[in-house]
Formats: sequence, C-alpha cells, structure tokens
Amino acid sequence: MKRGLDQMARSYNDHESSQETGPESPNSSTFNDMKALICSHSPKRRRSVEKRVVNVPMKEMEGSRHKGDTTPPSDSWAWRKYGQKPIKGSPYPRGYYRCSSTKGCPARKQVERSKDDPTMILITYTSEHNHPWPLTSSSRNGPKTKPEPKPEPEPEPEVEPDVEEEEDNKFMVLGREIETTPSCVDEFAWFTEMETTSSTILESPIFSSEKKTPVSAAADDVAVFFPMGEEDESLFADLGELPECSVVFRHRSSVVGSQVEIF
DNA sequence: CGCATTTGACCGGCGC
DNA sequence: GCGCCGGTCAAATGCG
Repeated sequence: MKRGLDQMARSYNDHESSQETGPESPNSSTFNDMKALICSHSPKRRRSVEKRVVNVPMKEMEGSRHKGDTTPPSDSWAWRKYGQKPIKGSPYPRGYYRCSSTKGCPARKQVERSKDDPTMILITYTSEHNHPWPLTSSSRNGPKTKPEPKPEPEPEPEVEPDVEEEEDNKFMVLGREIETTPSCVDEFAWFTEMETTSSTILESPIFSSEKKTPVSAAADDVAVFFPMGEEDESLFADLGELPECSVVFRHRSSVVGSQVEIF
C-alpha cells in the first residue's frame, strides 16, 4: 500500500526533478504551460496521488522554527516528521513529513533546500487524489508541529470525496483564470479544489490561516476566494507564523511566480 | 509520561 | 541480476 504511494512519488520526482530545481521556473507567463504541464502529467500519474511543489524563500522563514536544513516553515497544518534522507546530488537532506492534523490524513510533504539556491526551500506536498488537504491549523499552537485535538469531523482518507465543483472548467492560477478540460479538472480536482478556494495557487488551503475542516473548507470557498484586499489583510493578519503565506501574499501582485513557484 | 524527532535499517523500483 | 536510490518504518532518544 505505502509502496504504491512511494512509487507514485518516485515517478513524479523524475518528472519534477528537472523543473522544481530550476530557479527560472515558470512564472506568470506560463500559466498555460503550467496547465499543460499538469495535464500532460496525467497519463503517467496514477490517480491516487497528486503532488505539488512550492518554492519558499528561506528568509521568509526566519521567524519560524529553524533547526536544520529540512526544518519546514510552519504552515497551517500539523506535520510529523517521519524520516530524513540525504539526497543524491544535493548537499542538503530531505525531510519527510506526514500530516498529523487529522487522523488518517494521507497528506505528506517533503522539505528540502534547493541545491541551486540554498536560500530557497522546496516543499513538495503529496496527497491522494481528491483528498482534501488538511486545513486545520497547528502552527498557532507554538513551534511544535504537534497536532491539536480538534472537534472536527474526521476526513475520510481512503474514500474519495466527490468533487463536483467543476461547474465551469476553470480554476485560478496565480490570479488568472484558467480554463481546463474536464479530464484535467477531474484529474486534478485535487488541485482545483485548492486553487478554487483562492485566487491564487498559493492561497490554497495550504496557506490558509483559517481553521477549517476539509469539508467546511470546500463549502467555504467564498470565504477565501475573494482577491487580496483589505479583508485579506485581516484575514491573514495572523500570518506572521506563516511565512510561506506572508511572502506569497506580499509578493503576489507584483512578483507573481518569482518568489514562490508551483509545479 | 506522552509525544515528536532522530536515525539507521529496510524495501521496492529503476537503470545499467 | 545487481547496485543505487528514494521513501518509509520503527526503535531509540529527547523534550515539554
């Protein structure tokens, strides 16, 4: 079972390794490229696992707990480290984290420093197809990525929630609306779910400071869908602990894609 | 004492 | 077929 995931991730890495480390990765001019990229991956990927790579400037993590190369920036969820490995070709080890925000949460992430740009942290999020990202926050509880007992309904890790939101085949990427093919949407409903909760990729649940359950988040799209404005300021007022978020939101309007990159 | 982290071992796939 | 490599497991350790 786990091997399936592993294999998935591995084959994806083959794809992504050439891209995720590229300093001059796709920027705002390549939304369609990105879309094509995403869709072009579909045939190769199994449906069960999706990945997303985020590039985070390290300076933006200074406020966060920072013990080692793979200490992840705090985000909105609880992650439990389950492994660390030196990566061939990279001077920095890669840390493996498992979502501990909710029981049975299948989400994982890998954190490593970019070998090309040591000031950049590469975070690879992995989740099962259509599985909602954990949206609970633990970063406010302190530095520890300790899961917080929450009175929230438990996500169903193995049962794919029906994603029925593709009324129109569009989703937002870095502030732009992208039309997708139904197959792509279906294939990346997981992404779509994230993107449609916000006006940019990086306002995805990953970067949401809201404490929500995966279910409520889905129903809560409106709450986080509006473009960055004054309301966002308050909405993300407490993002001091979420350096990833802060940089994203801060730079989005002007430096889209240059600070944080999604593949 | 309970939980998270660390770290070495192990596993399975892939390339040669 | 074998070795390499990435990813995970699980026991040991540390910390609050």
